[in-house]
Amino acid sequence: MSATDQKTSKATRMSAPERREQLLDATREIAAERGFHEISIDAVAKRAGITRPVVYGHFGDLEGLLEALVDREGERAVGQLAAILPDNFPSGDRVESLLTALRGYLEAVSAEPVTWRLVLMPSEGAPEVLRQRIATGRAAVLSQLAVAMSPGFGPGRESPDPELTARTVSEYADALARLVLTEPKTYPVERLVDHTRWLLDQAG
Amino acid sequence: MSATDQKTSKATRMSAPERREQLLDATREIAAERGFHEISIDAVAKRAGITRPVVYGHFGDLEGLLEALVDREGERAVGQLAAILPDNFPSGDRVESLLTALRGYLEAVSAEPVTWRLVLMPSEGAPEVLRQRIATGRAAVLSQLAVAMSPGFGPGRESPDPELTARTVSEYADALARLVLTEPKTYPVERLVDHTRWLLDQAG
DNA sequence: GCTGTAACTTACACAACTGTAGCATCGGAA
DNA sequence: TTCCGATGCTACAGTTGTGTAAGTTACAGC
Repeated sequence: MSATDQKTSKATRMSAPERREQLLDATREIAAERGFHEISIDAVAKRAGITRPVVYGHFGDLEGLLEALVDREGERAVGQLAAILPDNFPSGDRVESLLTALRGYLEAVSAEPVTWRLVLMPSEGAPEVLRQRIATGRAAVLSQLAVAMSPGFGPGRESPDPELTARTVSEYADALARLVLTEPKTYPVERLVDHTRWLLDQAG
Repeated sequence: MSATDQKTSKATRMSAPERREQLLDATREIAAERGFHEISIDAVAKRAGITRPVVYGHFGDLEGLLEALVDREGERAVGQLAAILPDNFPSGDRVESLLTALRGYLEAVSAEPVTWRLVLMPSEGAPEVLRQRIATGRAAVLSQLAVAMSPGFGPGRESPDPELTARTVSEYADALARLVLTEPKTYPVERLVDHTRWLLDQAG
């Protein structure tokens, strides 16, 4: 057992839903601390302080476990995004609307780093299920962004390639989000927002 | 043996340097096709059509193998970059200099996708050695970029946060490079360069 | 043609993880 | 109080990968 394994001292008996949540928490923690490729039925069971058959009972196999995790975390992430993004664009000052959306995004990431790490830094160890879900979510955001971006920098200054513009903007936001995840001290949200404001001012 | 394993029909005897190169090639192919986390002494040996002790003889263990791979590929990548980036900035038109550097980068990535995939999409399965090397290389590029970017968009329009600007530019270039890797048909180099030119024109 | 060395193989011991079968026990409801 | 179903455990068999020791084979140089 490695030093990072934590284990409740006594195997407390739980109801099925409780145990399920606890196991998903344990799985998420392992993914956050050591990466997806370190998730195993064995590691999850040890971390939760129970034995493997319990995990098999709840999720069938590793794929089932990962799928359940992706479901739960995906729902959380999408929920946060939905509360932030919709219809922030049309109202009032264009630049400030964009910045507000960006700030909302970065603050969501900052508030739930573990959840968002799964989305923003899934990498190769991740299950196929996660990749697909992320791809779907990203496509939705992109199509929305493409519409929002279509006015470009004003009349006569529309982007000649709106699709790529949307993609670029999305990548930019994700890059900032990754900075929030990896170096929050160096790059607090306000610093990133301020810099983006300057960037937009240069073009506006 | 999985369907993707290829194996030379007869175990041809090779000189040590030849075998070494062949094993590194096999390792690189596995990383490219299935990801770093799928690399194992066993898989490499099978792919090369020989037995495991041969691999152990050359590289000691998995870490040694990965280190050797990172050495070889890293050297290739750095070599390509060095031939492209240095002192492209000061000469002539600012925007065109930047675009030339970007085009060089994207074409290098396009020409050696497997090598660059290791650098641009290393993700979590990757060995610590790779991460460190990438971090070092990136820091070098960043410091160079920070200097090059310091004039910003001209007198009186310097970036208030040059470090973050450099970082942003670097992330932008890497994002485009990833597009070249993942969707080369949709995003040919010229399309990306053209869009960047438009972006810079908006600000310039 | 011999021979010695480098290249390669077979074979074994070991470790981590998967998945399942059967048994033990807790705790709420009759 | 008793019972029974849900909860959890022990134990076992199988798989895949690691790492090494000892033996075999090809072939370059004499």
